[in-house]
Amino acid sequence: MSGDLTIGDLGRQTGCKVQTIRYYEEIGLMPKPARTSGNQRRYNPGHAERLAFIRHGRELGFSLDAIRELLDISDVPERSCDTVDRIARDQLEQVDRRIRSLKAMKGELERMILQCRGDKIADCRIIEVLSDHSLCLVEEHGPASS
Amino acid sequence: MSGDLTIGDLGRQTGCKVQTIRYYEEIGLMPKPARTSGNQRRYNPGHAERLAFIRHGRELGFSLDAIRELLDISDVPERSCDTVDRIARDQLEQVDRRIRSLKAMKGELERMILQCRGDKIADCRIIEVLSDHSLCLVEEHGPASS
DNA sequence: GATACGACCTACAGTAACTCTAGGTTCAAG
DNA sequence: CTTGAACCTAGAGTTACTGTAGGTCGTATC
Repeated sequence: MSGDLTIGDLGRQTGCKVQTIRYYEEIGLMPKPARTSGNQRRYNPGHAERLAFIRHGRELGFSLDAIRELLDISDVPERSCDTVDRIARDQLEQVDRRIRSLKAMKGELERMILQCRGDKIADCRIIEVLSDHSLCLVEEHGPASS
Repeated sequence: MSGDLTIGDLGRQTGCKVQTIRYYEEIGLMPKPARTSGNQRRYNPGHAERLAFIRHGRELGFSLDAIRELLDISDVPERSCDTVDRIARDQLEQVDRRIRSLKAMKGELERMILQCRGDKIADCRIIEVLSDHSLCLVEEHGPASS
């Protein structure tokens, strides 16, 4: 076929490393593609779409397990949308939490850089800020938080 | 001494799992503490401070390597503050990038949830949104991005 | 002093999600 | 037909932990 892609082509198209594609195949996230007589993988646009889905999901912070769930659902499209909704909501909650944490981090880092104006560590409060929790704006310091 | 802490005490104080403390010792991030005659670890407030520093750094998104660098610097306080400043600036940049990505993610997830109002996948655009990059707001889809 | 029992000990395997290496084969251009 | 990039497999390495198994210690209670 004219539309056949090598694994390298697929990688370039999706911004995914070749080894990662083989890894996804190994763990059953990508289907086994056709092979040439010389045993090289040949992909079609369907594979590219699926891989784009996976990479996109990863960039959105979904775990491979969540992505697998989503792919399973989309392979059986007659099922309820509830699962998808639940996964998206779970993810949204996590994303929100991460944003809040990162904003606090950002504030601290900016404060550190501002305070790090002296030439010696003795004048620099970055270490102090990092060890002293009371000076810190980051919440969620409880035990066993992710 | 009266101020001695067991590894469990230290863990509770810093919100860090006991195994994680032992792991930090193993990789040389935490110094080997004193032991009782029965071979149990006993920590002092200095250890608690150092561990707080490490945990706090981790929560701020620093890698263990970056934290190790910071600790090394703070162990030799007469050195220039430039290194600390550089690390903090690097980190700030990364944090900023993560925040931007996460905000885009959040927007997409919210859009997904809104659009996921039908009962069947056929009516739900979440899969479509996830596979189609052009519908997406997340930037940084280039190859080899972290 | 004996006995529980939770907290501690070591050593090692397992986790996620890749990433890299070695050593060999294939494909396509010149 | 040769060359060299891209492909192949198998397996080890990475980060930052987390969990398990099998045994020991410390202390509160009887």
